[in-house]
Amino acid sequence: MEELLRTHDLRVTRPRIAVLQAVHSHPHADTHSIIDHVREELPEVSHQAVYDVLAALTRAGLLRRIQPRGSVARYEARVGDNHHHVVCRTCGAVADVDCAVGVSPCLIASEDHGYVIEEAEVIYWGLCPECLASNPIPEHSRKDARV
Amino acid sequence: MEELLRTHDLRVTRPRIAVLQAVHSHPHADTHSIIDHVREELPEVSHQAVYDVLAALTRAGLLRRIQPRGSVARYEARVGDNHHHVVCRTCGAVADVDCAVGVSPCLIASEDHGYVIEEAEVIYWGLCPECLASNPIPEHSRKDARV
DNA sequence: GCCGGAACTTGACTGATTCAAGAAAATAGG
DNA sequence: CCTATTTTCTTGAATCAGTCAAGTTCCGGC
Repeated sequence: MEELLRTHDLRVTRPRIAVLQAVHSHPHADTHSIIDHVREELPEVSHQAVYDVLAALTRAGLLRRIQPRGSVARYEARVGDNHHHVVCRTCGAVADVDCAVGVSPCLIASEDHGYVIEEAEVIYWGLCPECLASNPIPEHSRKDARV
Repeated sequence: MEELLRTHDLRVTRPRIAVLQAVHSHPHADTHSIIDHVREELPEVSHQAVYDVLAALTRAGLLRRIQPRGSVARYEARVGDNHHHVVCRTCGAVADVDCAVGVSPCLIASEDHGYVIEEAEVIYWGLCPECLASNPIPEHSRKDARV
């Protein structure tokens, strides 16, 4: 982790190392969980420090911030491969989905309205295997799912 | 608008009509703008009423809620055609992009982890023509854009 | 080892959204 | 048309992720 920070011209501090480790070992964790995990290692870190670190590491390209609608911010350490996500409508679980194309933007917009498009972000919405098993949702009630 | 509400088994009220009109004439408006527009017509509506109405109409499928990361909730009246959005990284402007395929999910995830996928939501990130013209951003500073 | 600036701590604050209780108004039935 | 029933709206407070600001600590170059 230290190496990783140095190669990106970032100062090496305990909070940064702990945050990096937390995100690496808990992909898609939200900020609160990250704070909790970091505190297992470093009980005294302030939430503000974690917010700052997450912002700095995201800016440096070491982390990626994702935020499906209805969810708080989540972070992952898998960056640069332009992958996407599946999100469970019921429990909010997130899983990675590889991008078939690989390079950004991986999709071509049919009509770009003059926008210069750099990236296509894809979120698949559905049900995770657990929720499907525990609660076979009838067709008609799907719209009631939290959005 | 009244007709639209009745056919969806929704009670017809002034706030609902006003909200529907506001969203129809201002696609992609955020909740605050919608409240303002509604109050031009109905000066006394409470913000809570607008929140309730937006939620009810969204649940009924008359409106669609979108929320690109870093943005507050926005609503649009164009529903059911599975279209997507381009968002400007600089000013947050949103424009519609037709879906080339048309039916949900319009993309097939390469590996679904056992998820049942109902919908693919695509957000294209880039620069709108206005921001591009007023601020030709050099390649290296792109990452600093608000995310 | 010392200095300067980046990073962290503390504590207050913001702003979108939600909750809760009661008042008002919309449909169904008479 | 009139009342009952239920939904919707008003009012006002609360929540909670995230941000701001001032001061202290610590990293890394000299």
